[in-house]
Amino acid sequence: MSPRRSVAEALGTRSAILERGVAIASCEGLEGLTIGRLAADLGMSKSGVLGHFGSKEALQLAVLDRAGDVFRAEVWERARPAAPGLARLRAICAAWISYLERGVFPGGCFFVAAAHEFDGRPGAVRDSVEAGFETWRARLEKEARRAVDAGELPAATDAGQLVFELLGAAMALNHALQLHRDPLAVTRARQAMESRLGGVA
Amino acid sequence: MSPRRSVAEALGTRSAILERGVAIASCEGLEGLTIGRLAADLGMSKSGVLGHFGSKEALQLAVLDRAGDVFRAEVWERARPAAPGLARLRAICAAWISYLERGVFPGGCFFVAAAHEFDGRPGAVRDSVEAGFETWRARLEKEARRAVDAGELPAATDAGQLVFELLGAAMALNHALQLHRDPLAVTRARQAMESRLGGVA
DNA sequence: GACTATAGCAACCGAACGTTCGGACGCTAA
DNA sequence: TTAGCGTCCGAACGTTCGGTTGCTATAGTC
Repeated sequence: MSPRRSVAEALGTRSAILERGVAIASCEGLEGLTIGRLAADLGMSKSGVLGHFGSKEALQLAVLDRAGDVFRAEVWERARPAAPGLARLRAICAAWISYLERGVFPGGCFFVAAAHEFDGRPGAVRDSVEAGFETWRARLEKEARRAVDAGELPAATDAGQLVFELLGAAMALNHALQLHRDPLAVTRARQAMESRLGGVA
Repeated sequence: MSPRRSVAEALGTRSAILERGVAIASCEGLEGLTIGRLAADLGMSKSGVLGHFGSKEALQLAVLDRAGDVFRAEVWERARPAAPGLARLRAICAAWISYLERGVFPGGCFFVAAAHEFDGRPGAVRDSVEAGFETWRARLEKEARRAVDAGELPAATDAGQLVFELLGAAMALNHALQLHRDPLAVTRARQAMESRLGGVA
């Protein structure tokens, strides 16, 4: 009944919390995401927010999950219509760059930030971040191997090495956009990826 | 006189604070670097620590400065004896990889971590991190241009693009070492850099 | 209409945070 | 001897943190 419920009624309270949580955490980090801030932003009490998750760590994991959904939809799902192999690999890179360029997460790539924040702190959050990255890496490598097997990339191509370099380009792009606000880096990243995916002459 | 002064007497208290501060911040982040924690580690009082800097932000800037000294000594100074141009660029890359591989900072590259922590928060710390990165980038680019001018790299080489890709490789290495503890990444990074610096055939 | 489960709020807890303050100590110069 | 200075301590400040407790209001079920 109360008018402040509009967001909750449309999305569900839990979903609204996660949505806002992702936005905050992408700027302030998963540790900088505080329950009080979240509650204030949503016009709720702290216990009202925490009641949906039980603990801050559970909230962080849920936010991480939600961010994973966003990344998957923005990068992976956009590229899925492309044919497996090189075409899809190219589509992934294009969607990846676009995802960073558009600033889908206001604070840059959520997972790179989370990785740097938690790589030195053992725990469930760290494990989840690492697993997410490994899944993404494996997905890319599988697609790269398909391209090699199909003869779309030189037979001597090391798929793991290729993915390593693509990840490097993406991270350098994220860094340049977030720290230096340098839009030129988009071209640089595109060129770096394209020269790796040039395919057979 | 008092026995607990041994560290302070050898290095100076301020220097001891910064040394410990760099170690803590490299793992916990510059915001996670707490005055209380620092004081406890050094067997000092919080006010005794803070008295040397005045505020937490000033402490963070001093720690950042100190970390810059370390990076400069570990990477730049090690490569300086090499001849300007391609030789020095190669020496820089080797020292850079070694710096990451040896874990000079226990939490990985201090500046990459600081960049991700502060890129969304305006302030003196962010400005300092950005300036540090820009100095490093410019230094690399200057060396790359020298190599091109000397004919050690193809004349068509885009120095800015080259540096972008070197930075990407270093960031991917840092990420792989810290999040995945994957020592294989050292070879990957070396290969990525080397294939960029192969020089003229 | 009574019963139960859920969602949310207000108030509160102990701990840790950055910061401030008055003062104690050891040194050096007058 | 005295004055002053830099260094550091201990105590306290107000704030914010994650989390707990007891309550109310609503919705759904019998």
